[in-house]
Amino acid sequence: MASVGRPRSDASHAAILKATYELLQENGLAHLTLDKVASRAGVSRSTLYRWWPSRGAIAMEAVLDRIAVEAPLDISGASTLDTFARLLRSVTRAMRGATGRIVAGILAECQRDPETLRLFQEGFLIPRRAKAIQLLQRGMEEGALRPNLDPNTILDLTFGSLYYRLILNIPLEEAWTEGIVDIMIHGIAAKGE
Amino acid sequence: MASVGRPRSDASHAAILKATYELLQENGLAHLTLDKVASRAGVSRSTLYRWWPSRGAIAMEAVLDRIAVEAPLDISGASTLDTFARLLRSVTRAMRGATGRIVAGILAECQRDPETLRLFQEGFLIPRRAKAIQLLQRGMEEGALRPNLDPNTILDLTFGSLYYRLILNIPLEEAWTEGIVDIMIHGIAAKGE
Amino acid sequence: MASVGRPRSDASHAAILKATYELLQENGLAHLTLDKVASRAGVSRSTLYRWWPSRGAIAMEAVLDRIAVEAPLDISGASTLDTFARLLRSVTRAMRGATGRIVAGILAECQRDPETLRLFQEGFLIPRRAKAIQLLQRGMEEGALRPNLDPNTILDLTFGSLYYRLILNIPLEEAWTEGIVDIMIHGIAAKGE
Amino acid sequence: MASVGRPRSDASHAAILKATYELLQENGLAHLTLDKVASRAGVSRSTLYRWWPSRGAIAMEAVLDRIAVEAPLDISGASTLDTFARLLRSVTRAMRGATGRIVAGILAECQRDPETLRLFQEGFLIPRRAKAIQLLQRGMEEGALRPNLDPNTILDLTFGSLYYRLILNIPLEEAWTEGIVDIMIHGIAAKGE
DNA sequence: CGATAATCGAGACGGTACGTCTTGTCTTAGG
DNA sequence: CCTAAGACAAGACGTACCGTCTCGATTATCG
Repeated sequence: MASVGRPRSDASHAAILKATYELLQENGLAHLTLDKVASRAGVSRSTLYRWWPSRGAIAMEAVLDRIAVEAPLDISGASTLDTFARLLRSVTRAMRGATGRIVAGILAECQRDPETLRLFQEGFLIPRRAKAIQLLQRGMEEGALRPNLDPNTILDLTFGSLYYRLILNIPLEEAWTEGIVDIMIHGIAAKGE
Repeated sequence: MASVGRPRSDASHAAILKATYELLQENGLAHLTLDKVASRAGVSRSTLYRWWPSRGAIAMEAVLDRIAVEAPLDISGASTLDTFARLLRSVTRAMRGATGRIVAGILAECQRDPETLRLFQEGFLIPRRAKAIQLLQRGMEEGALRPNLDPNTILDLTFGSLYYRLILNIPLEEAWTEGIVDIMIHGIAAKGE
Repeated sequence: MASVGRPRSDASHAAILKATYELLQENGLAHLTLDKVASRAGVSRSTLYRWWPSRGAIAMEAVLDRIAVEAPLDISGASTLDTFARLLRSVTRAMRGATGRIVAGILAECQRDPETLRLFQEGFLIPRRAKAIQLLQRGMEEGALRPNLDPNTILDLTFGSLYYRLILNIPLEEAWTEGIVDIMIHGIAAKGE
Repeated sequence: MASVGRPRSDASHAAILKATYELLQENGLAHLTLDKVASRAGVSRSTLYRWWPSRGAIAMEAVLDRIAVEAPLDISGASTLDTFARLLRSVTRAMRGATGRIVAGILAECQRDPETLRLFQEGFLIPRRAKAIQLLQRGMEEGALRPNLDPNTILDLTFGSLYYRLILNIPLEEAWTEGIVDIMIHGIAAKGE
């Protein structure tokens, strides 16, 4: 695999992602323009269009790895239910503040651009859900969860409620999180527990 | 308070709402432009701006009452849990198809325009949630539901998961709805039930 | 003829033509951009595109009436040949300096945009040639010119040579003009004269 | 003086000139882009920029020798006036069709790029005019032409009118050529002839 | 009945962002 | 040293909407 031609500028690439992330924090994805990204990054607009097909795509790249770090999905732990509760609390905590607003912006962008939706699904939701599903599956096998539950449904409920509040700009208070945990645990735990 | 001057044209008003609703069905709110609304309604753009402050506002007026009719919240019924399940099934059913896409578009618009968010909250979410909360409260008083639950949290979970799938453009299949109902019932029902 | 809608802004219109003319004098049509016209005129770019289909069109409007004033075609006079010579001298004189460079720029633009060519023909060349043809026709009827000459050919020769030097950026010296006049008079005058 | 390094590729050079000429015939110089030349010639753009300073320069090299062949200036002949007339007819004939359009494009390009103007003057106009001037000078010495005429003025008239029609995209009809010849002969021939 | 006043349509206006195109320069790897 | 490949900054293009504005015409109430 011979690499021909002038190589991609790492400096420009990094500057673009940095500028994008800053602008996302300041104004949200809805008010992000490629013009502003380019000028803040000190980069020409054509460089943006060369590497990303859309506003959503560039925002995604600027954001996804940071979110993955800020809101890690740790599924290790003895008790499935405890682990799930811990996971839920940690994600909720991470989504307070700027990160949550950015994610809400991405969800909105998904409505106007199917490509952004695809990128968000493949680059964020699916891999993260896969890990959580693994945890829930284990819980069902161990008997901690009621059998015959669809893990996807469980995740729709928990993360759906989270995103719901993000989109409606309702704070994710501590107490609320505990309420979610409580109901979900009751909803999915095996009878005996 | 005598009203002087030419009165507002009902014909124009109706034509605008009709055109808006059609365009929403065709392209979604994300691609709705006031230009197109005006030209389809046979109305000047200034008339739009005279009566509505934003694209979101006009879409809301064109849509809310229709949705309220299509997805009625009937909280009458003997059993709180059964009524809640029925309610959830009926709303989910209503959100399949064009209506769901329109609602998803409104949620997206809420991200870029706080005014639209306010209108959606006040004109749609709050009154409907009030009815549902009434039902849940009744259930708690009657002992059908576990006490000390926050009805808002229950609604966040159920409707959050619904909107989550709407936004991600995932079909609201019958089986999925039953899964939601099942988990929620387990999650909120009193122990003995 | 009812005029509906907001009327065109005379101030903007005038500012555009003024800015265009200035920029033409400074840089020539080849380096005229609508961006610069708009910003110098304090006008939005959309206003330009609303009224003119191309760079050539706007330049034409900014320039034609001025040129018509600077290089008037006066065909009144007793002797056809004297009048023709006077006319040639006056046009040549007018084409020295900025005006000539502008006309040369228009001729160049005609190569890349047929619409500009059409506008230049209809708005400048044809009406002016019509007047000159009238003079020449009169001369032929009076016997001052050889009969059976095509006036168009005469004009191609005289003005062609003028534009030729404009395009090649060769100064239109006084002596050169007299040479043209001399040859043309010999070329078209009736034998007896 | 040893030449070190990889020698210039003749194949690339030829391919560039060929591609340029084809593109000139197809779209004219006004719409020629170095991108298209490079891609059609199977050559990198940097190769173009290494060897030619501008679009005009490359077009000139691709075109001039072909035109010189197509429109030869044959000044041999007994009668100066007959030779001049023949020369005029042959050049006019050569300028019909694609070649004429290409020349018109070059003239336009001269407006935006002084370097192209210089190249066209030195590589085309001056040498060709030199030959024609030689003919005319001979004619004056032999008494066939009126003395004290500036040969340059004669050429400005004849070729000016030709280029004028090229630029304005007016066909060079046979009859028109004869009209030019007729007037010019009358304009420059010595009295007795 | 006529004055007043708000509405309506039409459409121009200054802006802003878009996505594309071309230019001339540059930076690699390889011949 | 040349070449192909292709990234880069710059900047103009023409289009689409936005929200505001200026009109003439219409349609009501009020003096």
